[in-house]
Amino acid sequence: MTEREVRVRFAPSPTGPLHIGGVRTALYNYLLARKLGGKMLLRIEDTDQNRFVPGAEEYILEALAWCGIVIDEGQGVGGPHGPYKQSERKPMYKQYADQLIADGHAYYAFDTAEELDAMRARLQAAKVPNPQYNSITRAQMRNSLTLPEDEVKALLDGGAQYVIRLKVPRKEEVRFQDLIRGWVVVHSSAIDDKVLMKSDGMPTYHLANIVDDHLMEISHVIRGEEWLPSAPLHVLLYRYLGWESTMPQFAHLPLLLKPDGTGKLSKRDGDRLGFPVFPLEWHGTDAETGEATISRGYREDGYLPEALVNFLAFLGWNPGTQQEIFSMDELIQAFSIERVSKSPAKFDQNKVKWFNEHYLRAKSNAELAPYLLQALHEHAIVCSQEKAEQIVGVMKERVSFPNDFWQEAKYFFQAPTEYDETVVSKKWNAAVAAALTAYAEALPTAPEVSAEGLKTLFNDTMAAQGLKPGQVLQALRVAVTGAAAGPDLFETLVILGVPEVTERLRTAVATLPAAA
RNA sequence: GGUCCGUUCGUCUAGGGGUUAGGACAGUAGAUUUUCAUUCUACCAACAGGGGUUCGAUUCCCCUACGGACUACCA
Repeated sequence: MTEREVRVRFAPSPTGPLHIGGVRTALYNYLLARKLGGKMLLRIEDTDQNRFVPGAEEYILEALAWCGIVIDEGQGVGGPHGPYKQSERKPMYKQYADQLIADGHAYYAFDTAEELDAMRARLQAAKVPNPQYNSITRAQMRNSLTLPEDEVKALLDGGAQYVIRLKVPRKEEVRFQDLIRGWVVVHSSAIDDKVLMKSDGMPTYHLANIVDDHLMEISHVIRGEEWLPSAPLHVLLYRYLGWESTMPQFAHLPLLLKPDGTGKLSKRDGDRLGFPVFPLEWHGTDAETGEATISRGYREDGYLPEALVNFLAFLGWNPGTQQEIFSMDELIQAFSIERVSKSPAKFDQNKVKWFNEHYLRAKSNAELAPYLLQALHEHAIVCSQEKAEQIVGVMKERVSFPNDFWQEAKYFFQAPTEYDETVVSKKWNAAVAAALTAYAEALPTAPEVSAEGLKTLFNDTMAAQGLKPGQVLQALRVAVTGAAAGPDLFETLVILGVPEVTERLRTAVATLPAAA
């Protein structure tokens, strides 16, 4: 085969918010496309009108963009193979189903839902291990294989409801080579006569997927392992449609599992375990109660996209070196489908958090300041860019998320209303209060102060009071911030400014019990 | 039930016929720090079980167990 352009696609269904596993699938597609100099397509698979959820498509676009996954061609971008939404491609599929019928690889089936249920019930009663519409049972059903030709024609002409099913051969080994798993072999007897065209005239996933991948000249299909069982069916479809020579290469990704126990990571696990399973926050409605629900998102929880991407990339893949921190560009350079593992991975909250802390600390103060400024804005507090940068500068080593800045740095903007009890009871006494008063009075009035200067002054003042700095430091922190812990105290004082510090010291001395 | 896929520290994983089975996260301990955090150092901890093949198997093969996916006119 000649060198083919690499074209991969991410093809989600707009049935709700994009799951974090879907994000990883999209990411691997993207990495492979970029690595091999190919194209990344986005196709919306909305052939099931019943499951369509408004806003889901926009969500998918926004989530991918937030992660830095760039779509070269497809929904929201356009391109030469449009439209990229299957509902808009509806008229294109019928001819392929007709072709399959003409070639004897598919047939019309007129069975009602009740008849299908009855068939399954009958087979179940007869202890048939796997009740399905297949090469054996189709002989008992109402379809164009069993009905006389003129009756079929009459039904069709009379507008009877029908579906088109694939005529899967009785005995045949279907095999294909999976890029991750090697040869996968399935006997055709295990595959049922899948519906290709539904009675509403829409194709099912299987037909639409194969037709679109072929028409869009997809070279690699990278998708979740849940598709592995139907891959042989897809191979059959390519073959019967006469497209086997350009059939894409398959790669089925291992699943993402719940952090605890086992099983596929699901929407509910996030709520249960307290971490997001969606990239962005999602406002939906409960399917049963109809109540409005909010699902947490990584973005809103304060995760940086580069941290999420780095973490996700390593869930099921690794470069074979000891390096763990990778930018998107580095991932592209290092990625290879051969190094994707076969076994499923459990989602590890600690590891994502660690990645987030890493990327947070790697950011400049100027990049981080907006997060604090945003929170301040919400609390109607005015603050200069410069001061915000100073604060995030001393704070970024001690927080996990940008959202923590406000909570941790509150006291820079609000004088403490209460003081840490443990420190007060242990470290606060009349002598300390007096020493702090002395320090407050000794504080320079000049606007230019340095942490070093304040520290020296503190040490000198304490010496004059006959106290060791260590005896008073904690009390000073509590008096000024109310908290028992925080960044370097004298840096904190500098940011606060002398007038504010003086004021807070006076308040503390007046408020706190001078006993003991 | 059937078909298919999988199984190395608690977690993500490297490795691979002969290794002290390596790293990271988490955990623990210590150092640093005025405090907490950071940082640094150390420690803890794994080849699911049973059969083969082999001089030798965690690595190759088979079986078992366990886990998972699929089994719709859903994707």
